[in-house]
Amino acid sequence: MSLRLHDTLTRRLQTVTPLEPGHVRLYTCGPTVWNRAHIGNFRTFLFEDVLRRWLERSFPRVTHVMNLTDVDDRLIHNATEHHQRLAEETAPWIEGFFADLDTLGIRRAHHYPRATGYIEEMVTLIERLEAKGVTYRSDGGIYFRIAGFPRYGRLSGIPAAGLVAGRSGRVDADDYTKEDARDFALWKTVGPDDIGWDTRLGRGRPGWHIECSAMSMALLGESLDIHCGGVDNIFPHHENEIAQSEAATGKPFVRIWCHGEHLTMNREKMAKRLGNFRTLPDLLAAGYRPAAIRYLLITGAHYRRTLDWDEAPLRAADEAVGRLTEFRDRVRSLGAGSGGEEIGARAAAAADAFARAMDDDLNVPEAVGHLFGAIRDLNRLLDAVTPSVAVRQQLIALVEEADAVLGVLPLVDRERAASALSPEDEELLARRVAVRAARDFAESDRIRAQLLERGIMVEDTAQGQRWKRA
RNA sequence: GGCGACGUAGCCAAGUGGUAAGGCACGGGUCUGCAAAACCCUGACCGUGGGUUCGAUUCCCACCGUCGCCUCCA
Repeated sequence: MSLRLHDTLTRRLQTVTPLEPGHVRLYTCGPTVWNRAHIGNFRTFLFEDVLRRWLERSFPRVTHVMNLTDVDDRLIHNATEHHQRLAEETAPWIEGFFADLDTLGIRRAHHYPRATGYIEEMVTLIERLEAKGVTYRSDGGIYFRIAGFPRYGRLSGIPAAGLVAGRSGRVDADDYTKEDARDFALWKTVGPDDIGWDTRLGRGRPGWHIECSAMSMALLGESLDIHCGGVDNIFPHHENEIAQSEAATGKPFVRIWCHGEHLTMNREKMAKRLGNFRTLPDLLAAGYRPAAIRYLLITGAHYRRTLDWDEAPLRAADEAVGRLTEFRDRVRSLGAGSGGEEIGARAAAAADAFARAMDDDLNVPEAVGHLFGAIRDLNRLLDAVTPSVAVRQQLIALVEEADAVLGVLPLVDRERAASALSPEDEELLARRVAVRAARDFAESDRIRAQLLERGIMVEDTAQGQRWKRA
């Protein structure tokens, strides 16, 4: 089996074969730290987390880089407004971003380069481009000349003729002087009192696109294996990255481009400007569980399909996580029996099907379909047979392999660990055990209702009473 | 206007040229003192109209509907 991913550039599935055998170099576009990221942003970061996890299962080594854009117009505006330095303006948002990553169980990238830490690399890259003659200077700064890069537009498929400036209504009125509407800024000149850097290019600050080229080259080399982002980055961001990177190096910049579709709300793209967004702290305050949020964002739809954020699917996700958790717990608590080879075979088949779906362009919805189909069968089989320890190990392996990608069980366990019982709860649970021993079911039910009001759900099993958070 | 995507049961959602995975919800059962968990049973002919084909939900065309990108938004 081998992993195939949909490549935006060629519009077909490409087998992942790292440039350096056994070592995948992955670059994913990170957030602009001017605000709290919303869950639409995290849908993309979660898709990338799933990709990262599956790559690590498939290859000996993965190096993952995610940039933090800590300089842009909004940030400069806000910092100026707040009379702060840029670093002071971005610090709380960076902190919030990492907190949210942890809440969602997103594995840390190996490097989180910040644009402001790579000014020298950007300057050097711009100088290389100037030497190649694909730039020009105007009063506003230094621009990349699209006309100097014939392959421009291949990634987005937007024909040059179709690029009508202002069609989207998003061109700034005070845009800098450019020869062609499609040209983009590499370096923007700023005044002596504005936030900026004094460099060989003069006082100024970098354009947006150049940071990703400079930082990915610095950390991953001039050609890298996989570059990801949201679909809204295809044009112009990634198109421009290709142009400036390849114009400078003469080498292919990226082998496979992967883009995650949007999360929508009320069927429209979740966006700060539209006001239809949710942040993780909002959702946690409303009582939603990180595991359910992660599960929905990952499995709710294939990563190249839009997913609409809604309450009902979120509740469904929470239930599905519960089902998976119940199964995991059941398997763990299985005693040592004998035989049950068909159980082991069923589990192995499911693990196999799961892996095949993942290899097929990360088809997570299909993969979990195989997982849950197996869980039903296995629950039934386990009602009749307590299998051998070896078979139990296969069941555990199925859950672990699936959750190595889904990553929800650690979130469930974290929540459990954090929600220790209060002394009052302990007391009620103990009393319930006692009255049940005396077969006083009326009192037992009364205590159960009381506990439920306190958010604790008790259930009686053959092994005795157990509880969980409602 | 240009480029592109999507429209599958109440909701979410995979998928295939030969009569549709999975999750949630609903209803009926088994088990249980009751409940929970688990299991069993029950539901769609895949937006509309054409075409290609022995056969299409899956390929092609048109239409309707929804959405995304078209300069700094994941």
